[in-house]
Amino acid sequence: MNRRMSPEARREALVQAAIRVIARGGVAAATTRAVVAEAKMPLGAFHYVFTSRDELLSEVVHTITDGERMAAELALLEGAGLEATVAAALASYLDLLIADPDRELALTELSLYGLRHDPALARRQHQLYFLEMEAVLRQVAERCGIRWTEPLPELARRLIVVTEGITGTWLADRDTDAARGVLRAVAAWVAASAERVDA
Amino acid sequence: MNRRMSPEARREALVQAAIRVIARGGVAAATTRAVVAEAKMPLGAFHYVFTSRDELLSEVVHTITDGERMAAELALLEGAGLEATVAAALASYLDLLIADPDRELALTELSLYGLRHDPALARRQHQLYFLEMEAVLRQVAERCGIRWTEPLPELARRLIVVTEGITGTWLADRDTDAARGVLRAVAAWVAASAERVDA
DNA sequence: TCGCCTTTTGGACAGTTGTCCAAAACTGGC
DNA sequence: GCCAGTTTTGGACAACTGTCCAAAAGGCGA
Repeated sequence: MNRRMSPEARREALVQAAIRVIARGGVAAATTRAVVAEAKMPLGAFHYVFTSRDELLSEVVHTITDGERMAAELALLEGAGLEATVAAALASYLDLLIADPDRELALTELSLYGLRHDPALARRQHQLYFLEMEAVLRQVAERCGIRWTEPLPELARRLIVVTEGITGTWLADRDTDAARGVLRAVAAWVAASAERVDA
Repeated sequence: MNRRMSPEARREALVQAAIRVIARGGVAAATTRAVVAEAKMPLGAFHYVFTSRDELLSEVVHTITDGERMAAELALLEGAGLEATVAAALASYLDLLIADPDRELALTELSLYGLRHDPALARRQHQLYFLEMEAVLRQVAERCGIRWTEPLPELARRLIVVTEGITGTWLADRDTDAARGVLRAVAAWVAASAERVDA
């Protein structure tokens, strides 16, 4: 449409439009026509910018699994105890999930799409979550003055597993109270794998 | 095809064919033509037996979430301790997952499909998992001579959450050792919510 | 064997999809 | 204002989809 829009800006606009379309109606709904309509671009703009629909979807997958998701979604409280800090971080993730379920549903669908389309890439992107979670755990330890008594990768994996599980379960039954209950129990569980470190 | 096949048998055959097709290529691949080809039936047989593709997919969703999945996948060992019993049950589920990942991937996809197509039904079907898990936990308690010290629904939910999480994580990274590690830790966690009951 | 009724079939149809590309719109230099 | 070169567009195309239905095949009593 707008002639002054740079090619990169157009790619980005289409990717964002695709994410909105997918959130609304699933990956299947993200047809070339639906996406350009959402982005208010002419049909021709699609293959002017992307060589194929698959390329767009790959870029979408890449965009939403980009580096800082986990860290952004797990907000850390200032100056609370260990268990409260972990619980608050998980709660902040749950709040995000509740605030925009369609987005997280789209994310899950896209993750499955990636798993089918390019398993190697999906695996690589998935590794990022573990690294991010480890970083968060390191931050938590520092802030709360504790040391983890179990290998960080194992703790991180447990939290990733639980996060994925809570997401899937809540998306299915929308039982927020129950989700918060699980979340509190998990926080206590994780907090048990730490010991105070003397300053 | 075979004239002697009863209508119900034909429905069932198409449903099973659809599950295989979906496991192989996702829900999108389950076109009417692909399904009848997999079932070695003529195209016309499809709408002779189902009124629409959606009806088939609904039946598929209903079939795979049918009543005894959880119980069947969580095998209980005879005569082991509590933690070992829980660990073994989770391990038996993991073994099934590893043995047929495509099937479980298809199941996840179908669950998402159901969530979009008919959220109310999906929620109802999801409830079954909790009930089944509670039943399994009751069985475990009886066999191991213990009493759960936390509400059964909460324990069941934690296990469902973890099961879903382990499934999603393993499907993404195929790290079996790590999955077993999580599983052991979860078994210990759950086992901590029990007390011996004197006979 | 014939005729009649039910079951079964695959060709046809309208709609949608991803993709291409000839033409239109636009740009900047003269 | 005009032209050569570039960017942008939306109509066209072939492939595929779900669905329908007229015709073919099959069964069965006579």
